[in-house]
Amino acid sequence: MADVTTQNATTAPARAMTRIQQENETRILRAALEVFSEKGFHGATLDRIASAADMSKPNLLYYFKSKEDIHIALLTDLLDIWLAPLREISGDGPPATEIGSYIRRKLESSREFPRESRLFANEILAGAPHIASFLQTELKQLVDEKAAILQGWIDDGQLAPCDPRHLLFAIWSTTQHYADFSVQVRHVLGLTPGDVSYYDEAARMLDTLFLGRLVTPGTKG
Amino acid sequence: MADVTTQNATTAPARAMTRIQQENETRILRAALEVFSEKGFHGATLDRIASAADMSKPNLLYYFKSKEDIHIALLTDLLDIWLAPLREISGDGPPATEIGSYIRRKLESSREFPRESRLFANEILAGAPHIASFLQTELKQLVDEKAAILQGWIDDGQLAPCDPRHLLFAIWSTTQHYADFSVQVRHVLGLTPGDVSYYDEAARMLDTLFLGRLVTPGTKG
DNA sequence: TATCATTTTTACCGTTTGGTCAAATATCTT
DNA sequence: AAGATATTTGACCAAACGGTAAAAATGATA
Repeated sequence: MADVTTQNATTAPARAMTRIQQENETRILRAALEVFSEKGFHGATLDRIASAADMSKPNLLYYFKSKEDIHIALLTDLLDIWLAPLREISGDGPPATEIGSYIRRKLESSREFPRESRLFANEILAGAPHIASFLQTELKQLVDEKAAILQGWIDDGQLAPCDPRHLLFAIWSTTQHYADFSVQVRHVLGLTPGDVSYYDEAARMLDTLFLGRLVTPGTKG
Repeated sequence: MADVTTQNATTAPARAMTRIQQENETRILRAALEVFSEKGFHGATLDRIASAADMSKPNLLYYFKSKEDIHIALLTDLLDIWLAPLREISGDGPPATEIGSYIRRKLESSREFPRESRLFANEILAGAPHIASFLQTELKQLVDEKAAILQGWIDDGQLAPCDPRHLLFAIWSTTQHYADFSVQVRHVLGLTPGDVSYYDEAARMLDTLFLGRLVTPGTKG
């Protein structure tokens, strides 16, 4: 199985891209993102992607030598988007500030890049065939690094005792849910297909959940 | 697009199932669940399903007249599993108890039925083509009903002000994440493929998050 | 055991799919 | 304008796919 990390491993001469080349590659990637994120890898066909890119199939294959190549190119771009909010976490501010802004960045990422989020979800659901090594190395390393910061806050008594990595999981899942399960969210809320107005309420909910206190104490039993 | 709710709409005479029929249908459904949940609808092939069921493809099609029929049968079974934990929520106990046990049921459901959870996730990601009407009617109705209970607690001051439906989203996403994104969870935690030992720590995390207080107050600023 | 219904298999079909190839066209450079 | 290079296209292909038909084999029943 081809891996994302093996990309550009060649030491090709690599002429500079022409204008047409650049334009068409972006057109293809944009079209492919649309189709892949909606249909999944196997549900997407080159004909659909080509048609979405307003291009013939052989012409599409002139720029990317295979369907998998397009998919890998998309995943590669995606990983930066996915990691960016996490990278910004620092131990400088107080936990409430740092965690709160991380959640806001992650939620904003869901709103701005729902297709990328669904592409990622599809890849993980499929067993992460292309990004397994990324998850094991780059992501794991970054998570361990940021988890250490959170652990510091726990040791300080600024954060409740917990496995900080699971706290990150909780942030990932709740924020990505609004992109990946947007169809369900909309149906349950009774909204129309394109409507993304739920993001404001989502932000409030996550603020309460992660930074406030959900259940009022003293009312138990 | 065939819908889950249109199943069994026929008024067929419907002879009683033979022993072989029952056995083979369960074998097929079990095999199909394995393949569909891992590969998605389009990634799954009848040959794979048949081979996983240790059966020839035409024989498989003797029991289910199409690939989509198998898929719909699985989704139908799935919806009960998915709804069961939610149905049990009642306004009898205190919020901490009710919410806590709902989370435990949901998390247990992820541990016990990860394939079903991934099948559901795949369906939603694909735009919920088969269960759209279920989401809009049955699920929406149940959510509204349970949200009213939560709203009661908010009005009582037992629960922080929030849209209760988004609280449910948060519970769904965090608990299902451990089934749907298990590959990522394992890679990040450095666990081996089959390992599900992370569920204990997950339960603790979700308890702290939903029932406790994550960020210690008074340390802000 | 003879009969009938159920189950299974073999051989096959039409379509879709990812991908190729060579020829045609457009673009860039001098 | 001419030649070289880059781009685009139509025709095509082999494999994989979902599904069918009919005969063969098995099971139940009397």
